[in-house]
Amino acid sequence: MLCSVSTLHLFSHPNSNSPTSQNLHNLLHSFNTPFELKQLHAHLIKTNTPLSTLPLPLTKLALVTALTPDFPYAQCVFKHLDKPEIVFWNSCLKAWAEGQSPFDAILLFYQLREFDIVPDDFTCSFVLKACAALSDVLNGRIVHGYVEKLGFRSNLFLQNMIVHLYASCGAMGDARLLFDKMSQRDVVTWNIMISQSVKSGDVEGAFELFSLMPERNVRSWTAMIAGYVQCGKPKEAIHLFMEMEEAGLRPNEVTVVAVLSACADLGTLDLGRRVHEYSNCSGFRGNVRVSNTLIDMYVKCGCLKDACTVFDEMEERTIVSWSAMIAGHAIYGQAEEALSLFSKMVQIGMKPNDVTFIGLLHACSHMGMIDKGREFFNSMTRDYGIIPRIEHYGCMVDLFSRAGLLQEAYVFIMNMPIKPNGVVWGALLGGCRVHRNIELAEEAIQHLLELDPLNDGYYVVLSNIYAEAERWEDTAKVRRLMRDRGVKKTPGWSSITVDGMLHEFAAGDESHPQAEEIFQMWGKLLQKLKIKGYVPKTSIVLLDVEENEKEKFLYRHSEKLALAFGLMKTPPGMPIRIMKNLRVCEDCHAAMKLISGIVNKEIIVRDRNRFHCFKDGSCTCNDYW
DNA sequence: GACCAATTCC
Repeated sequence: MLCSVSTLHLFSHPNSNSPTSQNLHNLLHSFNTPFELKQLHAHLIKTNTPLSTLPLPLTKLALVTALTPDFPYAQCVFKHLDKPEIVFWNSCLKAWAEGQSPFDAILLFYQLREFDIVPDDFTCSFVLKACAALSDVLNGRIVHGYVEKLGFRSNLFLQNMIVHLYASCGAMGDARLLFDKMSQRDVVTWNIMISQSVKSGDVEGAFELFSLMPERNVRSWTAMIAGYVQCGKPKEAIHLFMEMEEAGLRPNEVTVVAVLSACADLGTLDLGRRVHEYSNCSGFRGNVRVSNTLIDMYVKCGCLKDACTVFDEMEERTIVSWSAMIAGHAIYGQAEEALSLFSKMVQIGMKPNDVTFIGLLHACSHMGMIDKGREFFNSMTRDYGIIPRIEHYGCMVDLFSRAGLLQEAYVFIMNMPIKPNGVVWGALLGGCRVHRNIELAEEAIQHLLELDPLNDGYYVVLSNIYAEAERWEDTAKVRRLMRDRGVKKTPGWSSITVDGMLHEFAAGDESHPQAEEIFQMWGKLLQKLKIKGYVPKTSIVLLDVEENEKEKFLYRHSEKLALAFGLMKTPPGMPIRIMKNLRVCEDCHAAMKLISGIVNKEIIVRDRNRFHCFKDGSCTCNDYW
């Protein structure tokens, strides 16, 4: 403040009777408080300089003035300027609504009303923006009332903002009501309704709107495509993307991000690559979000190398880029790379966030690095002030359980400051299966059945545990429990893309047009496998049937069918990429290791948890999964 | 003198 006061003397400095515009500019930038503004004002009055000739940025003037506890004084200043007073208040509202203090914008709005300053349509738009930023539906309703009272009902901009405000605050009913009675709507109105319907979980409703709207722009398509991705329907998203291309619209960066996410979910590398090329041709190469999504897409499509290339070529990286790359290495079991990437990141001063640590903990648990995992878990709060989320606890329990530290895992759960969820108990249950601890498994399942009684996965693991112990009565009990509760086993499926076509296989699937050849192919493989010492792991078949019956069940597993088909269709030297919706089965894992050596081919399997890259008879997971 | 809708890592 002292600095500003002293710079005031510049005005009356003997050598500068009229200040140059440059130092006047500098001077004005140093005004930050109402007190300083009053000083300036006083000076201008004294020197008879009209306020309106000041090159002061409007927003700045408005901000400084509005901070005055002496509201009428500010008003009086604005009245001496050559523009309507409301313009200055609007600049102020805009700055606050879009900045860090939207609540002050709302307060100022009420103050204007108190001083009988009549808001115009712009005033309303900025206050609505402030309400939206705060998800403040209560004040939003009041402002909506003013919009009506002030006669702005035919202002489409404002109406759209109000629809958006209600919808984004979760008041979808109000949004819909307003939407229905609007006398005119434009494409923005429809787009708002589409994206907000998706957010409220109603994709069908969104698609209905999308179908009904009279004209669509790129944003309409993008909203719908992103909507499908968000609600776990990546196939529909890709389908719609194709239609969009056919309709002759050019996808923008956001469309590209949405489609790439769909490709990541489905593992459709072909389309992912094509969109990558399109993205480069369209000048999106420098777009950080696009690159981040590309990293994720390549990681989830089994091309860690391509993900690394994208990452390396990025000119600007955000924490999302680093986290995506760390998580990428983690699911391939490359813990060393994940950790060294983290060190580099910290070295250049990038601050990790909660997601970064989920990736790191994942890396540790996939490779059994218990001490490192503990270290990261402690460091995250101690060094970075990040409060662990349930996901972090889940990773820790997974880390301990997989490594066989079941007791430690149990104690860890008991000491958690937040209520353990299904993932946490599920991780313990998984460890109990690997390390054959029936007692603790039963404890875990008690909690799981309470938390998530309809999740079939837990029942299956428990019955696996009983089956491996040959406790058939208990296995039957679990299956009875499932039946009584109406829990259906999620059918396992595997998919593989050949010549751009996605082929899906369920267990024992005979519906494929080439089913017969596929089974023949498997028969041939089986012979070679047995020579190599393959013994079918029949204990994982949950049925109390004859051994040879069990084998038949094993041989019909979807990942084996997909693999046989892949071997028929993939040219030499080209890796086979298989996606599975559940975890890869133990028997299939053992078989694939051997097959990779027999056929001298790389087999990359994405399961629910991670990647397995089979090559020369072994898997990158080192059988630690 | 200015207002409306969307995107990435878990």
